[in-house]
Amino acid sequence: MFTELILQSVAKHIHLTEDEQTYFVSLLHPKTIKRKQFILQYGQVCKYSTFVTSGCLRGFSVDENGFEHVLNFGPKGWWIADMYSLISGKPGILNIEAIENTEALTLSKADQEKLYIKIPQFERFFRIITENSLVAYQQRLIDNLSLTAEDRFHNFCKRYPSLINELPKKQIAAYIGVTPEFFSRMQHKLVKMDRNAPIKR
Amino acid sequence: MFTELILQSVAKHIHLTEDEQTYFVSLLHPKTIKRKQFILQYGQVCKYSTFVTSGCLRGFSVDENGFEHVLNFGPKGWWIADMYSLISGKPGILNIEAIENTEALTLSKADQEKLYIKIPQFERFFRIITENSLVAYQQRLIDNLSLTAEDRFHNFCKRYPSLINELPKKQIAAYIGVTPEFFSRMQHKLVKMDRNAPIKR
DNA sequence: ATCATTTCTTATCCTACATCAAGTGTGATC
DNA sequence: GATCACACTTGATGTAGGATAAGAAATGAT
Repeated sequence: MFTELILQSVAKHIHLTEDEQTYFVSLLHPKTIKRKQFILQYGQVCKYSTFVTSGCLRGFSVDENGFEHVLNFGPKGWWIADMYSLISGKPGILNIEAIENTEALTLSKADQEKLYIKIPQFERFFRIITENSLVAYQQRLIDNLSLTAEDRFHNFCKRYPSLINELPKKQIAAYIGVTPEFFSRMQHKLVKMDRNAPIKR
Repeated sequence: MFTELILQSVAKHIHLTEDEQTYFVSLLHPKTIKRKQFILQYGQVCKYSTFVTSGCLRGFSVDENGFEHVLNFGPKGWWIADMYSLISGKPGILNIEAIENTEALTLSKADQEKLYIKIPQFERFFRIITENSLVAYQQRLIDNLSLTAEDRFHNFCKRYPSLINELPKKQIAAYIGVTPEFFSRMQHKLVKMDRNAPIKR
């Protein structure tokens, strides 16, 4: 069943009755997103959170010079949204796009508020999710402030081992924070040093 | 009264009865922190959140080369903690130090859990606080990926106008993500360009 | 007041990364 | 199966910001 994964993920943090589960599921809307399709674009108001059940999304911003910077990937089992826009109700700056064909469940902001009222435990659930996410961003910020591109790449490999061979390299570069050109050179160097290089292809 | 500020801040997001307020306040412990004193150091487990009622704290990490990187400042009215350590219960990597003599209220993790049970609305309160914090880190990450040091400094000036003339410049540099030397050069340049330079002294 | 410590500045040289430019695959589309 | 669009590579050159060093100014301790 397509809600199995999300119920499992919820069950890790809070315990729901059958009825509560049914109510929760009733608020979710399945969504099919084709590769390269956007579910959110710069300037739009983000009206829902998205839980990925298969495939992968990416959230990124585009700077003044047209360069993309990847904020997060949303592989299977992850939530993704433009949090700034979602909580403020103002137009956001993020784009969210499918990297591959993706199946997801969406939960609108309005329904999320209803959920908080009807099943207050969800306040806890989303608090915990948000806390974990916060810690990840803090760590990434520290990494960006203190590590070289090479070390950041190693961290990326550790943190998202499943993504390394799925993702176009330029997306990894945009996550690490280097140009595709430099990323290419860096890999060349790593391959020379170590024949068990992380990326094949 | 020294709990006035924190109750105001709570009241912005949830509504408490008199009794609830009393219970909440009973869990808070006043703490006086002298300038340069640490309330948390690398390798320790963070056991409480700290709400600053006056003065200012800073959270920073120290990298392999001994350089400090400021993750956040905790001026009056802000919460600060090593979230990673606090939620995982594992030794953390952050240091938290008073930049000036500071008065604060602490809430232990154990008491925070009690609070969640006794007044579930606090799940909501901390969810919202955490969400806002998450958005700030996201934005800062984007800034670090897409802006020059100069632009990041401008953002810092906008976001923390009150801190600019309070803080040692090297701390601002460690927040922006540049060396004190480069920060100094940058300012020199800005002063030349604009006689209304943000920092005096 | 004086000495010590730390912060801030300035100058010179250096490097990790960007930019620009010109390629080579490789898969989609007609 | 030719063309187009992209992802990726490689090389030459440029630059934002780092490293090192050394002095000036501010702060703090005695």
